[in-house]
Amino acid sequence: MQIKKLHSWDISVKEAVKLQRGLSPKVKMQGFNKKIKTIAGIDCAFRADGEKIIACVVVLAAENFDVIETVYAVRGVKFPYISGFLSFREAPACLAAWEKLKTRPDCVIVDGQGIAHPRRLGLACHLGLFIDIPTIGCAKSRLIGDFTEPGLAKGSTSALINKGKTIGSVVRSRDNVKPLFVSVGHKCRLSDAVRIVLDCCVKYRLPEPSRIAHQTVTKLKLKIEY
DNA sequence: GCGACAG
DNA sequence: ATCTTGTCGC
Repeated sequence: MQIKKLHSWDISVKEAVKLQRGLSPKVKMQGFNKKIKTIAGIDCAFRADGEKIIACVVVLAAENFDVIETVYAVRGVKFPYISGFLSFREAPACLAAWEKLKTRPDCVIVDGQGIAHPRRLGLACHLGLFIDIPTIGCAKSRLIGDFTEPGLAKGSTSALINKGKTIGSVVRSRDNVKPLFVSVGHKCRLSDAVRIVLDCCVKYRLPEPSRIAHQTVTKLKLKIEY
């Protein structure tokens, strides 16, 4: 798939902050028109020495979660892990894999935050702006925001609040499991994001696209010639 | 200064 | 993210 090259990834942390502030206003919030037929998942893994990162994109049929397409890309790690700057570490590899994709999914579930970020530009938002397709941030833990523990039954939710605003939703994806932190990425609205994530959580805590992507990238990490 | 901190 | 077996609980 085609991607928009909004800027270089070879930058400093200080420049990254400026980019996040400049890109944040470009994130759009909107609902879906037609029914979702295909959903993609993206995840990354690192080589044991931490020098290489491998990103994988899987496209699933929303109806039965069958895998329609799988692509991946390997890149050298050129940015350290710093809370709040995850996209500058993982996005380059994710986009490289995305460019190999032939199928254009209706939306993408990203392993990380969307607007539930200090400068409202988490990995899901950043990737969304580049691929220009609806993205959903679905993180396994919290970055920022206050919330009350949601009910223990699947489907229970509670608002994730920051500076008086709802920036996401804390979602119980299965009975008695740690909740997921869902937030809007790009070209999506929170209510739709939560519904889509819950619809994809059929048997496990993580939604199928994310789970399959993680499972696939973990296997690739072992069987690849670096 | 102290504590928090996606993957 | 990554290093890692068995084990407790629904």
